[in-house]
Amino acid sequence: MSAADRKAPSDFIRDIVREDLRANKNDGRVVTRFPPEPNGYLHIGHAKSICINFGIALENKAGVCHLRFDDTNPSKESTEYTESIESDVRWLGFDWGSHLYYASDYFGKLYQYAVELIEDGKAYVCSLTTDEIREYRGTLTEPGKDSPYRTRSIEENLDLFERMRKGEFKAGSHVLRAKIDMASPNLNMRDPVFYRIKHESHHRTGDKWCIYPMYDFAHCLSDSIEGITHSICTLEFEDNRALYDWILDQLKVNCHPQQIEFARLNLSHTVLSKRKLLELVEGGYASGWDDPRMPTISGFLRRGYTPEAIRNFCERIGVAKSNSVVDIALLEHCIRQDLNLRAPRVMAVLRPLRVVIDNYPEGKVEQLDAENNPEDPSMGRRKIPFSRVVYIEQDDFREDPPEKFFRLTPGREVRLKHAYYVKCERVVKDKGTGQVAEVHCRYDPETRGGWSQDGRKVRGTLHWVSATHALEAEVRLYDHLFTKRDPYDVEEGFDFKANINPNSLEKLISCLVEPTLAGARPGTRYQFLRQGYFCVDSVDSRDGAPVFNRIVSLRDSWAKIERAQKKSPLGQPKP
RNA sequence: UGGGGCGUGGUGAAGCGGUAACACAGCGGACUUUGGAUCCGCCACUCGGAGGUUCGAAUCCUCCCGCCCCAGCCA
Repeated sequence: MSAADRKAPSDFIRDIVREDLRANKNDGRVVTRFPPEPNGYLHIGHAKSICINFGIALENKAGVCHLRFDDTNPSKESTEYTESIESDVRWLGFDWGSHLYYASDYFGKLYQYAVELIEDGKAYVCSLTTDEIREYRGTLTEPGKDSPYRTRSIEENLDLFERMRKGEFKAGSHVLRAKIDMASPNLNMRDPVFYRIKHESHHRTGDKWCIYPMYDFAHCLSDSIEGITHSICTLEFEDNRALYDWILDQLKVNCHPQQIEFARLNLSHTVLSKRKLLELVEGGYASGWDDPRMPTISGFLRRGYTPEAIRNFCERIGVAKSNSVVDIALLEHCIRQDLNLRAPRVMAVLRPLRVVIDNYPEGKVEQLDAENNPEDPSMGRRKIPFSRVVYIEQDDFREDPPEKFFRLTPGREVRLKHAYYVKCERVVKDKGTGQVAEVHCRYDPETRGGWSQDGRKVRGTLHWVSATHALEAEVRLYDHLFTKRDPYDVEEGFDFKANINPNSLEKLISCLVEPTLAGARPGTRYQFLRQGYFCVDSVDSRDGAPVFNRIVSLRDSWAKIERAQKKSPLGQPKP
């Protein structure tokens, strides 16, 4: 609705799907899946995968996308995570219908498949220690060597595997391994481990199992069981594809999905790895997974991003196989584009400067008419109170204005948005600090609404709030989590945390917002005129004490001019 | 001197033998009761490099260079 409809996305994966459909490869079916491990919160990298998998399903008449939890490692997983993942995927706007699955649902079947492999002499119980297995694996350039247990008889393997399942052995004493090729140049094929012993409760199967399948064994078979046609994953699994195919070939299953890999998303000025994000949370650098600065789905939600903007972003970054880093400016562009059309405009003064309009009658109040969104007249109009004392932004007044500054300055006339032209007559300074404490103006009663009768123009239009009517609010300004485009670009001996932006959060506690914001519901988004888009924080807001999160600032060409002036001495104000 | 991938403008990305889309960023300008939005222009004689095939190559071939992934009983 917000963003104009674009042509359907096209990329190499969709090309494959289209070609398979044309060749009737899967009887016209298109079944994809989004398979997160419930060991953390989803971030925008997952959103890319979600948009690809659910997107492809949605684009095809017979398309379906499953949500499957890849919960094969009980030590790291919990229902807290499955719940957050479900809610995040839903928030993004996708629906898996009845297709919610868990790899743990297949533990019984998977066990049977493993037995089948043993019976065929294609898997064996290995009793080497972890260290020994590593040593026997060889290196990138040297072949591995066979485990001494590789020649155990089928009967012994069957017996041992069953006893592993029954809990007769302690963790680490045995594993089930595929019998493939210890000299394979692909390390994944050097007799990979399929099952390990873990005497740990699983968040869904409890203590029913004490052996758990590894990713490589569980994933391809879960895909096969579910009738997945296209198993789309990220690039680091390219080498695992040979194993994926090997397992399905050995077991002669009737569904053999095609694994296709794409490059994972990297975003500038942030990190996108569950481990690193966890580190930020645990180290107190972020207040939680839903800290508005976090690149998590829950972080974006709390910050005020819309699902539409995130989906649009995921569509615009494309799908390819080269490692790349998308500039976070594109994400910011997407949310601005969306909110420009949908967010009602209001006035809020973040750093107030008192302005007294000397010729405006004391005690008089006018209700002025204001449009809610110039982009969309259907959003209506509202009344805002105006009185003798108003507050404007400190930045909107300069006693000694630099070049190209056309806001308020002594002797200059500007417009108060929707109100009147005012002209600065004098300033009152704080005796102690010498700072401007108050600005005195005269208004022109003939300019009500902000239009002059005589056609004279002003360069500046300022937002303001009426002193006696404004509401106090806390506003939180966010900046990038990291100062560098690449957080990993650090000096020898430091890690990514050395690049954390110390100013990524600025809390302003005495902001003044127009009274129409009284009772603003958590999660509501506004454009604070001339400043940016803001969202009522859903965690810290209280009745009568709203907290606003800045989602993203407006583009600020004055800031650019100012920056350029600082760089070039020629642009300095004239004495 | 193991294997698997990838190299197109600042960034992402099309292109699939016929003479470099699009988007973000940036830079100009118009317009403007948001220095917002909108509009209009500019921004790769060249596709990691070198050879070769061809009337014609980012696209095909050869060699070279660079970057990423793999040595978890993680996923």
